[in-house]
Amino acid sequence: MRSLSKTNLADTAVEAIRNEILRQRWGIGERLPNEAALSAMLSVSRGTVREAVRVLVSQGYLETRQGSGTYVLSTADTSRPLTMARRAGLRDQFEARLALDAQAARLAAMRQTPAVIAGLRGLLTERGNYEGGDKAAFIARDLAFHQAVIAASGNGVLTGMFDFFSTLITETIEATLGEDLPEPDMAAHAAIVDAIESGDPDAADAAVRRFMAPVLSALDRLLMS
Amino acid sequence: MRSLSKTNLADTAVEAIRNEILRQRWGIGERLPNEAALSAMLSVSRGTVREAVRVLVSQGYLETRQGSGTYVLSTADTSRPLTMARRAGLRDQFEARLALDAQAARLAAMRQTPAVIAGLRGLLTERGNYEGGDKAAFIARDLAFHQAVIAASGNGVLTGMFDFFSTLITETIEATLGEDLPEPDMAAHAAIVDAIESGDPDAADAAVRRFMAPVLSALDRLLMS
DNA sequence: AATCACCAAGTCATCTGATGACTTGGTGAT
DNA sequence: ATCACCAAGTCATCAGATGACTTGGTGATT
Repeated sequence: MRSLSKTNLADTAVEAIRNEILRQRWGIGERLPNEAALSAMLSVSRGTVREAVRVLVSQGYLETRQGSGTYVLSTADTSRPLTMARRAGLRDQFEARLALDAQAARLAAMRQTPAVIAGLRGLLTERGNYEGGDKAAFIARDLAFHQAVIAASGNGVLTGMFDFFSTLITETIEATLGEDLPEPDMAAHAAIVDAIESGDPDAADAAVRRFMAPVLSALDRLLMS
Repeated sequence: MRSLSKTNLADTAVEAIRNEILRQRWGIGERLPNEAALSAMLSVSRGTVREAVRVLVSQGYLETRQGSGTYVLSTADTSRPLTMARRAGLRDQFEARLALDAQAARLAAMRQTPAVIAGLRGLLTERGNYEGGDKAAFIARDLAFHQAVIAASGNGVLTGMFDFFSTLITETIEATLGEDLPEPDMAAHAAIVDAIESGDPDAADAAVRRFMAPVLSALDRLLMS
């Protein structure tokens, strides 16, 4: 229930300045009018301008140099994709995570070494099956295994994104569902490791998708009801 | 040349508050101390606190409700994946983008409609082949086609992340290479559309990977030398 | 007893004015 | 030609004040 008209002055200022940047009113490297001028142009106080500028700095559009001015750094949007991901639905988030997961498994298969495989099997044994007890600890062990699979891809980008999405998905599930998605069993987990060990990227990809398929259909059933 | 000590008060405040959030000092949905209290805790003025809070709001961590307080929305770290992606190598960036591309093609195949397919073919015709002339315009047309493919997945998360990676990759290429990666021809592009039209997710996935394979090996050759 | 209108306290939103710190460009002496 | 110095411009930060909005309680009404 997010009413779009419900906007505060500073956010309006952010949008106004962002639009001018995207419109190339000031080219890359150029200097913006000073805070007092922006304040007059937007009819808001200087404090509000500062809040808006700081947001745009944090998003990579601008750079401020004390004593000199505020400069356009880039017209490309950097941090919005992930903040948009937050507002997206659980289905979309899962699909994105699956994309990262499958690709990571492919790379892991191509780059697998006996040591890494042994490490994965160790984590899997440690994880065990959930048989009552500390649920949080079990989830942590499960996550550790999955993170190790991604890390086996040797790709830092995938690793970082996966961390982001796993936290995000966990939070979304807690906020919307009552936490009752099926947890794949030991065999499904082991199948992923086996596929990676085989060195066949297609097999590893397929194993991950088979792993996630029941979770996704359970999610669809939940979202239907 | 970014010296780490060169930091202003507001950024320091952002980091301090972010750390407390990640440390779970306040759980999700909980209310932060009010602005005056934060100001006292951090020994900065209230204006500085407001700037810091607004940055965290724009990054999705917090939510402010006028008259009520400031609340924790999520603890998922958005800044880390982005900075990691920035620092990563071109190979890693391409692999991440390939993951998104392949998954988007899968979804597009599952959800394809005649209208969407017709739209894709239209964009492809419009794109044409590069035969001299305005290179930037050609790149824009090419990008429009690829974005439409991703958009056909109907997944906003994939769309947003794809935009992020395509700008990131462009920037990295301009900064490191002299821009000479091969551009797949018309037939390779059309193959993706055909596969999506067929409605077969595996075929669509494979088509994208075949599309990207020559680019990746060219990249490897360049990085070797 | 339940419901509703109203009120007061708490909190964020915004404005205003002032001072400090830093960059830049020019000035003048060497 | 070079260097030290200075002044203007600009962002960084602070402090105080007022307005707008949410929340929870109070009391009258039904």
